[in-house]
Amino acid sequence: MFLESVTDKKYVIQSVDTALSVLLEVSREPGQSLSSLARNLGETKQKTLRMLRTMEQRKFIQRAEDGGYNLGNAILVLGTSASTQIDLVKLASPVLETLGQKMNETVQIRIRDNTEALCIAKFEPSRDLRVHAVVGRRRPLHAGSSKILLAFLSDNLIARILPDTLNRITGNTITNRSALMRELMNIRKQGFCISHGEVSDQLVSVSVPIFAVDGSVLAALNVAAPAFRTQKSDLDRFVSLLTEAAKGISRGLGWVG
Amino acid sequence: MFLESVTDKKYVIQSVDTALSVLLEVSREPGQSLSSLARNLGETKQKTLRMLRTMEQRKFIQRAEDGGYNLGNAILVLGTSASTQIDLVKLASPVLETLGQKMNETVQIRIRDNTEALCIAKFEPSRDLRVHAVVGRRRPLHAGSSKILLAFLSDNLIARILPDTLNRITGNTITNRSALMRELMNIRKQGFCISHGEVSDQLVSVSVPIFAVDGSVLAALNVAAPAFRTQKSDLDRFVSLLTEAAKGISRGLGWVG
DNA sequence: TTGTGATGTTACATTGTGTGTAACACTATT
DNA sequence: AATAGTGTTACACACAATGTAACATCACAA
Repeated sequence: MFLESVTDKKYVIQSVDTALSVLLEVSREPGQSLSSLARNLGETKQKTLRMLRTMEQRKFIQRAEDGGYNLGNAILVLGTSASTQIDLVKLASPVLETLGQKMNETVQIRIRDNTEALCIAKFEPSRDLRVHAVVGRRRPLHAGSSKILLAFLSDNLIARILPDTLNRITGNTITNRSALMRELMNIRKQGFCISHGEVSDQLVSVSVPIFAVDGSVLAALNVAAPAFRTQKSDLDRFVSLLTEAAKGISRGLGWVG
Repeated sequence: MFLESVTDKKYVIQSVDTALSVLLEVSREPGQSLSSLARNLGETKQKTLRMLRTMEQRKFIQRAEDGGYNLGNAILVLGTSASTQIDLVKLASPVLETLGQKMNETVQIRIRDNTEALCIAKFEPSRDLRVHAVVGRRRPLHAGSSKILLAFLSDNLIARILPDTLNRITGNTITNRSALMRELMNIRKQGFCISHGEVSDQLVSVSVPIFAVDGSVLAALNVAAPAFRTQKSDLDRFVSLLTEAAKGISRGLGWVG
């Protein structure tokens, strides 16, 4: 009801909905007490308790020795099951691995989740100094390599997605709306996006689009690395490696380039 | 109410409970239609639909192009979150990896979930012919390397856990109750379990216990390999490698050997 | 000591939400 | 045409989920 589809609100069943909220809150900050959870959720303790009990019995939640609530084994199982069900992750996982080892830097796949970029898969190299990535982390769309997720959308949609003011994250973040639109056009033209310290000062990042069957951009494949050890030649290499890999994934999803 | 704790039934909230069932059913067999899900769950279509809609809106469920229901991105996020929250998995993941690479065979961690063994983490080597492992898969406790999960329990508890008849899976499965009890005592004495084709004809498997703070067996660490390429000397090596690794994990969990 | 303010837990009446029954529109069979 | 599948919607009733309230602990401080 905001952007795109979103199924009918009237079909939402409240208790289930709050149960999901509890699950997400436990995920966000594990080990919380009942009271803490209830407070953070704005729910009563009693309601929260019953949710937790229900899910504890099904192993979706498990308690630590200190009584704190954590996610349970069932979630573990669901999680691995999900990664084999979601076509994108299933297809991309092996690619991500070989790609990451070739570049020896952190690689991520991000999708656009409404007005934010969401990391759904990652690879981190084994070297000591590396960019840290977290599956589930959200980032604004207007900064860094996430811009690639905007670049191929209609101006109309972009306008609705972008917040009124573009938050400055580092000195290099683009906060001017028309400057951003110009940059997006540039990205669309060249087919990739290179960001120099737009999100974190010392990092550079390269991203390329992954296409769906219909030619729309489904996700972004990107590499992030410390600036000091990344030369122009590395960036060029990253661009071509990423582009190749992304094409492979896109084709696997039915895209015909 | 059956074995061990299990929190009070009266605190279970029905709609949430069935929602969780839906989630598990989707996980078990992805891509199902509404009708199919409802049928398998023994619920009405209408009820099932509302559950799905609620969870779809929160991205716990997502639909494929053909309308089939799959697990959604939120589950992906929860899943990776869970694996960093559950101490055992968190501790074991890196160990599993190095261990697996050393042995170049499939390694798993299993816990006892009521009357079954449940795989909660795995490593598969990159060689072509390898044992396939699935996180979330359940196996009977009386066959193969899962026996290690029984070996350290009280006779009393074992008796309650074991089914009335021990199913034969292969020709080597122990189906005689007293023979099994003797074997368990043997395992407890030597501290590891070697299984020759008790679950799959051509496979051998070695398992060792992971101990909790209180000295009880929390989980099993095991390796499975094709029999034809596994010599006696390999088995010996596996035993010592696994034992070392398991000790490391156990210590990490507060156990003092 | 006693008090205050946290916890987690239980009980119970009320209401509103989740539920089942029923009916609808489609499509693909026969 | 007719049947048997889909997925979806509408609605009234019953009961499940909820909020209010009370209780048992515990910790810290007065």
